[in-house]
Amino acid sequence: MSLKFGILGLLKYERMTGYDLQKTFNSSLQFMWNAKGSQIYRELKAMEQRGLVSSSVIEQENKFDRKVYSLTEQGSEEFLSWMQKFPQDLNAPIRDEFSIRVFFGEFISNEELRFEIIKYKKQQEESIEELNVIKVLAEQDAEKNDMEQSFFYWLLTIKRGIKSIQAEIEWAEEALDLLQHKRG
Amino acid sequence: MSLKFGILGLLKYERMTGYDLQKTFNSSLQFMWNAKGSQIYRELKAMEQRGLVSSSVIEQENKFDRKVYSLTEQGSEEFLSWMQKFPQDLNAPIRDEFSIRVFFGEFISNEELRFEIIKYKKQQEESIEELNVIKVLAEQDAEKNDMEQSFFYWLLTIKRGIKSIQAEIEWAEEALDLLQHKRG
DNA sequence: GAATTCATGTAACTTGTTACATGATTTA
DNA sequence: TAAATCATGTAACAAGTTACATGAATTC
Repeated sequence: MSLKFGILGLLKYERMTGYDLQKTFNSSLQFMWNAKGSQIYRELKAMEQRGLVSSSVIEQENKFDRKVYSLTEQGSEEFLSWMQKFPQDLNAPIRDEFSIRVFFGEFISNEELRFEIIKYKKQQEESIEELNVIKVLAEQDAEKNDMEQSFFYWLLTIKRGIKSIQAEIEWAEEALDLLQHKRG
Repeated sequence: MSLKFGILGLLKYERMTGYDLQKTFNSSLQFMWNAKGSQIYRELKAMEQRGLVSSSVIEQENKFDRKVYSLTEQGSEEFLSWMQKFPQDLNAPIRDEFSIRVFFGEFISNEELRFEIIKYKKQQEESIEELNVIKVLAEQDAEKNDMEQSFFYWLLTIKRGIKSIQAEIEWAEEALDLLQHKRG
């Protein structure tokens, strides 16, 4: 897919600036999708030309202008029809650098590999903590707003994230154990 | 990273044609890295220009020629130095379409979402079976050749693949349960 | 006063996909 | 003899990254 549908979906909740989208992708959605500003603004521009979104400049007191994007009817339709058509092959295209490096593990020393896996494991543990922060954020949002619906689905994806990271941690432990007792 | 290092690493084991690389990426390595022929041949061309690989045409009886690539000294060095430098951030750049779709789950019906998650779960189950086939393949290779070393690391990555897919299946079950008892 | 965040972009480049083209060899 | 696999590419496009540029507002 492309960033496009992520943007379309977020704008379905509320109008936002490019910067807001950027913040959303790189904080609360960071564990499933991220994007650089340069890509977001470029995409937004293309989407506006195609009539999927429209922008209006909002003047603010003591602050400078914000270019706020909202969904057009057409954009909303395109998003909804995309949601109706889940792709046949749902497997994320895997392009997993860490796996490739482990696969070529014989070209570095046992100690070096173990060091890298330990580092990896620590990072995964940090990721789980970050995800828990996001989880709290989601729960707070749910209390404040009338967003119980989105909250539920957001939580589903957070749970998925946590489960998959836990699997990584378990694997790392097993791998470290195997490497430690390996000889040759 | 780029395809480049995957190619470099495979050529470190043995000389291969573009087609061989394609087969390897899309069978035994398919769960961690894949690539289309068009990309592989393009990459190979660029790598040859940069002196990382060299090609020679091998004539065969009753078959047409094969353009076989092998690592140059320079290519080998570049690969080894890449192996020495694991990136700081080892998290794969997540761009997870399935999660995004679940996240926007409120825009389709409960039944539709459940249907998609069931489909997803089945696919993951098939993936595990495929991975088990690859596992058997790896074990056979290890017996035939003197490749115990690569076999060990290959198996490490296969185990990682299986663990992570199992986590997906568990999540799917939990999600289905939550969706079934959800109301609103 | 310095650093960070807010805010919006452009340009060049890299990586990956899709569609197309060609043609021999092997297998069902 | 039809389909699949072997084998090698080109061209155009889509998606993502890096580097750069600008400057106001806010926080330390």
